Amino acid sequence: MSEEYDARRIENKWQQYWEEHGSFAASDDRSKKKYYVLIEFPYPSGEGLHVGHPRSYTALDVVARKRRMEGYNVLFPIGWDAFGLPAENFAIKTGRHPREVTQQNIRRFRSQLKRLGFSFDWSREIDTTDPAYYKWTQWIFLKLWKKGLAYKSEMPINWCTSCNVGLANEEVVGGVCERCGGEVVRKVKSQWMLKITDYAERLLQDLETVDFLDQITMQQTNWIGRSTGAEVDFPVYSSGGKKHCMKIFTTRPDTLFGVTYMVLSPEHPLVAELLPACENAGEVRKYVERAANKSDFERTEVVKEVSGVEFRGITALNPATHQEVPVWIADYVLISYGTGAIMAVPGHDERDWRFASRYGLPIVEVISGGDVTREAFVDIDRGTLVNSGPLDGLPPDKAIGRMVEIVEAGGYGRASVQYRLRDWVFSRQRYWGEPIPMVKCPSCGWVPLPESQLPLVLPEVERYKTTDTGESPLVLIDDWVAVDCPQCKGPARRETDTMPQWAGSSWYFLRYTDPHNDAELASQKNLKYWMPVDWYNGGMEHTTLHLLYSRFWHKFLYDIGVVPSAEPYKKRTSHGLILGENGEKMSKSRGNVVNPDEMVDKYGADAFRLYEMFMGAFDQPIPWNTRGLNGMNRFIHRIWDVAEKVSPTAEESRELTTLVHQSIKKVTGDIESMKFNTAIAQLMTLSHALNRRDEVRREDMELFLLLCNPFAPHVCEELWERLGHDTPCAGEAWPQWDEKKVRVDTVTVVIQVNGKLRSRFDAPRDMPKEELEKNAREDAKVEQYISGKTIRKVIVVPNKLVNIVAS
RNA sequence: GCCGAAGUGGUGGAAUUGGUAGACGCGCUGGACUCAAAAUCCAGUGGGGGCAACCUCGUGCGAGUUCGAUUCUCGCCUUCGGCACCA
Repeated sequence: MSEEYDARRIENKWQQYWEEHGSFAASDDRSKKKYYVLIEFPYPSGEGLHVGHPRSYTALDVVARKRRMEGYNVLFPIGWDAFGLPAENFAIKTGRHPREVTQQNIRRFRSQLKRLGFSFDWSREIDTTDPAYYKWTQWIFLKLWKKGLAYKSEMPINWCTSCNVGLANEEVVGGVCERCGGEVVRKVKSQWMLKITDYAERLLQDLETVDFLDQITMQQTNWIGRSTGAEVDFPVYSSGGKKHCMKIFTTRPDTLFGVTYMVLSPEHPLVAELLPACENAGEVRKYVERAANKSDFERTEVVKEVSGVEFRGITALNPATHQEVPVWIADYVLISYGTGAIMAVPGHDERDWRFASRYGLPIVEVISGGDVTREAFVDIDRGTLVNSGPLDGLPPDKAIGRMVEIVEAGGYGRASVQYRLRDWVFSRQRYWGEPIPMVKCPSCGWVPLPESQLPLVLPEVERYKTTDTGESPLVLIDDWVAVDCPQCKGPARRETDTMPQWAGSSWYFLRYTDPHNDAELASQKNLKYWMPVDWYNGGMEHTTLHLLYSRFWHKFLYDIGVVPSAEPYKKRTSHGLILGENGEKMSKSRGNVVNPDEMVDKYGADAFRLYEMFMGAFDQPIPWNTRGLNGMNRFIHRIWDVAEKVSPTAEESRELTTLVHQSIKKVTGDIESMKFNTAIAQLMTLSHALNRRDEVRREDMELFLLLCNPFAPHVCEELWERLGHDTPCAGEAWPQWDEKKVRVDTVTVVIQVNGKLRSRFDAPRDMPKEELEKNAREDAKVEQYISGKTIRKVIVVPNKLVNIVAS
C-alpha cells in the first residue's frame, strides 16, 4: 500500500463517511448507558472561527470518541449562541438585518467546524435566535414571573453620552465607551430583574455535590460572597423627638461597644425621611445629589478620598450601650449591600478609621492588641475585648457569638446572613434579543402573555439603533407595541426590552436532549435519560456569570418539576486561552488572529487537532506557534510509515509489548485528567519504537491506531481500513492494558555517593536490597569515591537507587 | 489591599506519596533525498571545562529539614488570573 499520505483526500473521505453513516448521532435508546459531553456553544461572530475555539472542542471530542469506544451512548452536541451585540452593531452600521448576518456567520462557522472532524451530533444543532428555540426561553421567563422571581426595578445602566445608547458592562472599558471613547454615565432605567439572590444559599451549598475544578468552585464561592453576622436596629431621633429605626448589618457584632457614629448610604430611604428634621438639609441634599451624579467609575476609582456629610440634629442611640452617636451620610456605604447602612467602628475597620480620621470623629478601642491611634486593628484571630461590658476579656470569635445572644435577648437585633451576589439585571434596550413576553396594562399592571401566544416573534424594524431616550428600537413600531391586555382586553403596550445574551445560554444544554420538540422544552423522558451533563468544558471567563446563571435557571426548573436534577453539570473543567503568536490576546484589532482554515489547508485537520492538544498544559494560556504543526505532520507521516511495516512474519518483542501496554495505561489515564500533551508524547515515543523495527506486528499497529484515533481520527480510520477492516475503528472497543505486561523485567538502578549520581547498573526487577547494595559497593566507579572513607549509611530504594553515605 | 495559580534549556513544556532534572515537540547544527526549494528521513543539541573516559554548575532569590529537594517548611522577588469601599 505504498502511497503518499494525503491529508486532504483522507479527511474529505472520512468526514463524508461519518456524515453519510450518521456515525456520531446519539441514540435516545435508554437501555444503553449514556454519557453527555458538552462544550460551550459558540457565538457565531463575523470574524469566523479562530484557533482558540477548537481547543475546547478537540479536547472534548477526544473524550467523546473515547467514551464511544468504551461502549457509552454519547451525546456530543453543537449549536449557536446567536443573539448578541456584534451582529446588532454591524446592522446599525450597514443596515443589513442581524438575522441575515447571523445566518451567514453560522454557515461559515458550521463549515469551518466540519473540516476539523469533530464528532458532533449535527442532527441536534440548535440556534438561540430560532423562534422555535426562543419560544422556550420566553416560556421559562413566564414561569419565573409567575413564581415572583422576575420583577421590574429602577436600576442604573451605563449610558454613553455620545452614542446615546445603553452599554453592557463589558462595553465600558476604563470608564469610557469601548467603541467611541465617549463619556459613560449612570442613567436610571426601569429594568427587569431576576431574583437569583433567592437561590444564593443553594447555589453555594450545592457546589459540594458537583465535581468542578477547585478554582471554579472558589470563584463561584467568592462571587456569591456569603457573610454571617447580625442585623441590629438602632433607634434614631431627630430634634423634634420623632423616633425612626436604622437597621444595619455587621459581621462584627463583637465591636458594638466601639461604635462612634452611624453612616447611611446616600440612596437610603431614611435620608429623605430625616431630611426635613435636620439642621443642614441643604448641605445634605447637595451631597446626595453629587453622589447620584458620580459614575460608578468615579465612585469606586478614587478609592482613597473619602467624603461624607453629617446629619446635624439627628442622633442614633446605641441599643447596647445607650450612648448617643451622630449620623452621617457617606458614599463609601453602598445601598446595594446589606441594609445600606452601617454602624461605624473606626477602631476596628479600616474604612471607618479613614473616615473618622478625616472628619475628626472619636476612635474607641474595644479589642486590645493593636494601636488604634495609628491604624484600625482588624485582626480577628488575635486580641481581647475591652471597654465592652459583658464581653470584656473574651477573644473576638467568642465575643461575636455572645453578642448575638445579647442582641437577640434584648430584642433589638438578630443573627443574619448576607450575600455579595446581586439580582440579575435581565433586560436590554436592544433589538437583537428575545422579546420579553410581557404587556403593561394601565389598569392591570404587568400582565404575562398567555403561553399559547409564544413565541412572541421579534418584529421587523426599519432601524436598529436605540432611540435617543435609550429605549430599544422596538418602541418605534406602534402596531407591534399596541396590544390588547390579555387580562382585561383593554388597550395596553408591549414590553419593548429584550433579554440579555445570557438568557439563551442558560438552558441550551436541555434543548439538545430533544431539539425538535414543539410541545415541551424537552421531553421528560429524554431529560431523565440524558441529564445531568456528565462533563462540561468551557472558558475560564464564563466560570462566574454563565455558570451561575445556568445553575440558577436549572434549580428553578428543578423546583417546578421540569428537570430531574438539582444541578445541570456533574463535572466542569476549563481550558486556557490560546494567545496570538506575539503572546497577546488574539483579536482582530491586534491583527494576530490565526484562522484554522489556513492550518487545515496546509497541514490537515489531524495535524491541527494534534497540535491543539499537544501545545501545552490544557488549563494554561499559551501562545500559538504555527511552526509547531511541523512536528505533528512528522508524527502523522511516521504513523503512516509504521503502517507500511506491518507484516505477518513480524515477531513479538517483549520490550515493545511492555511499551504498548504502558502506552495504553498512560493514554487512558491522561485523557481522563486532561493531560493531552503527555498522552500524545507517549504516542510519539511508541511511534519511534515501532518505527525502529523492520517489521511490525499487526496487533501492535492496531492497538497503536486505536489509541491515536481520538486525537487524529481521519488518518487512523484510513490506515484501519487499509489493514483490511470493513468497519471503522471508531466503533472498536477501547484497548485494555495488562498490568503484568506494563511492568518491565529489567530496571536501571542508579548509585549515588553522598547524594550525587556516580554510576548505574541494570538489574532484574525486584532484586533484593542486600544484593543491590552489594552490587553498588562493588561497582568500579563507586570505588574511587569511597576508598579511604568510612561508610556511614547505605540507603537502598528497590528498583530505583542505592545511596552510599561516606565520609 | 484580599484570594488563587505559577516561575525549569534558545523556545512550548515533562518529571512531585522527596529518589537518574530537561520526557515529547519546536528551533538550531550537520548529513541524506532533490537541478533547486519545500516536505520527508537520519544524527546531534542545558551552561562551562576536557582530545577523551569524564569533571563541574544548574529548576526565580535566600535560608531550613533530609542520605537525597524542581517536589516539603519559612522569608523574599516577579508574572498571570479572580474579587475589590461587600460593613
